[in-house]
Amino acid sequence: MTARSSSETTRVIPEATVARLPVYLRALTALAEGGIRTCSSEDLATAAGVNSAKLRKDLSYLGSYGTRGVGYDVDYLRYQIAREIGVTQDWPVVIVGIGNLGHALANYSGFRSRGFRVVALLDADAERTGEMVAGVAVRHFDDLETIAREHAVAIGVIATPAAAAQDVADRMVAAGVTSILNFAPAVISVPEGVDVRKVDLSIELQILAYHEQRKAHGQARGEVDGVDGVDGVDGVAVDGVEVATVGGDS
Amino acid sequence: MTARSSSETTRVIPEATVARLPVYLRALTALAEGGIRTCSSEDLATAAGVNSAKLRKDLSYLGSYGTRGVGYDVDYLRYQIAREIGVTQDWPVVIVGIGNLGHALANYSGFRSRGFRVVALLDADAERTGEMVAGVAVRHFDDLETIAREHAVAIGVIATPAAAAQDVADRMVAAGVTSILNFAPAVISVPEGVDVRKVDLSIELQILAYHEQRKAHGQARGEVDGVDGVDGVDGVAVDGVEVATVGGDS
DNA sequence: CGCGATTTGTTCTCGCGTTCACAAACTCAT
DNA sequence: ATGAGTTTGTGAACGCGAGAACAAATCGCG
Repeated sequence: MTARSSSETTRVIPEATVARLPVYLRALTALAEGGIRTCSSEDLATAAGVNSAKLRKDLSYLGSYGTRGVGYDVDYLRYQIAREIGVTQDWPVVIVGIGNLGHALANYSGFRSRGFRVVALLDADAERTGEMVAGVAVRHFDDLETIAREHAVAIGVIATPAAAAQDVADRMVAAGVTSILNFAPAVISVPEGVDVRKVDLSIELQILAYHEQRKAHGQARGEVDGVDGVDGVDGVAVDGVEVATVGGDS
Repeated sequence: MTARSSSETTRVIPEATVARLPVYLRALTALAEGGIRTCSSEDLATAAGVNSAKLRKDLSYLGSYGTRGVGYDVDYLRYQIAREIGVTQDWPVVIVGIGNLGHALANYSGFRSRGFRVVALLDADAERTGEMVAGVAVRHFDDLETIAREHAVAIGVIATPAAAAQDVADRMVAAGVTSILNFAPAVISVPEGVDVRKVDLSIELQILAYHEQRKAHGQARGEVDGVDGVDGVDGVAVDGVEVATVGGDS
C-alpha cells in the first residue's frame, strides 16, 4: 500500500512540530537581536523553553540546516524556518468584531512584524463603521465578501461574541477564507478544507484553576467532597512544575 | 514500585482531559440555557465539538455521573465538572500590563462569569495609575505584593511587552502567585510548583499560515509531497477539516 | 415480570509524540 | 595529518492519548 511515490523526502511535518516552529523563530529572532550569530541546539532550546533533543528532532524534519560540532547559523536557520512556516510572504488578514479584543488584536504589533497585514476591520454594528482603529477604518461586516475577494484574504480572525461566531465563520468561508482563528467562546463548524484554531481566554484560566485547586487540596486538605485517593502521601507527584505552552499542541 | 497507598481510585485526570473539561462546561451551560435538562454523550459531544467516545472517557475520570440508557443530567453534570475544575469557588486574579490587551482582558465578561474576579489592574507606567478600567482602578505595579497578599491572589495574568514579562513573573511569584497566564511573547521561567500557561496570538496565526501555504502549494503543483498511503481512497486525510482547539491540549 | 432498545463506562489496540542514546560529522590544536 | 572534543541528526524505546468496540446497566412497554 505505501506505494511511496517517486519523491524522496516525505515532507510531512508533525503537527506538534509545526506548533513549535514559531516559538523557535521567535527565540532565534531574540538571539539575532542580541548579536548572536551562531548557536547550539542547547542554546536555542533554552531560549525557546524546550528540550534540546526535541528541538533537534523538530529541526530535522525541515532538513539538515546545522553543522555538527558547531551548531546553527542563527540568520540562516531563521530564514529556513520562516520560509517553512510561510511568513516570508505577506498574509492579508481580516478581523471581524471590533470590541475590546478586536481593538487589541488590531493594535497588536506582533501581527505586522510577523508577516500578517490587517487589511480590514469589520463589525456588524453600523455605529462603528468609519471609526479608525490602528490606522484602519472599520467597515461594515457586509463588506466582507468584497474585501476578501479583492485582497485574496485566506485568513480570518473572529473576535465577536459567541452568538455571532458561526454566522461570521459561514460568511468568511463563503468569501473564500480557508483559515480561521476563533476567539469567540463557541464551537464553530466549517466545511472540509478549512482550518480553524480556537483560542479561549477563560478556558486557560480554568485549567490553571484546576491545578491551583489541587495544590490547595494538598496543603490544606479539608475539602472532603470526592477527594478519595490523595491522602497527602504524594503531594509532589500531582503537580510539580507544569509549564504548558499553549499555541502549541493541537 | 507503584505502592499506591490504601486508597483505591487514583484520582489522576490526564492533562488532555483537564483541558477539555472547560469546553464541556461551556457546552453544558449552552444546553442548559436552551432548556435542555438531559443529554446523551452524543449530544454533548456534538455541542462540544469532540468525539463521543472521548467525551465519555473524559467524564469517566471524574466518576460515574451518567445513567445508562438515559444520559446525563445537564445541571448535575455541570456542577460536577465545575467543582472538579474548581470554578465553584471564586478566584481572585490580578492583571499586569494595561495596554490594549490588558484592557480587553479586564473587560472580558467571560472571566467574571466563570468564577474569576479581577481584584487589581497593575501597570508600571505611573501615567496610567488611577485610570478606571472596567470598574477597577489601575494601580502601580509596585503595589502587586500588597494587593496579592491582601486578597490571597493565586492567579496572575501577564499582558505586558515581552521585555517585562520575566520581571513581572518573578515579582508575582515573590508575591505568592502560583499560577500564571502569560500573554507576553516571551518564555518565562518560574520555580517548581508554579504553573505557567502561555497564549501567543501571533503563533496561532503562524500555524494557520503554515497550513495555508501547504494548501496553496497543493493547488499549484500536483501535491506530490507526502501523501503516502492514502492514494485518493479517502481524500480526507491530508488536510481535511483540521479543527484545532487551543486552550486544549498542552 | 421479561424483553428489546438505548446509552454509559471500560477495555483494548493503534498511532503519535517525547526522550534517550549514539553514531556520524565537523573543528581545532598539536 | 591525526586525535580529542563538540555537536548534530536519527534510530529505538516508551508512554500517553484517541478511537473503536463491547459488556453492563437502565428504561419502557407489553
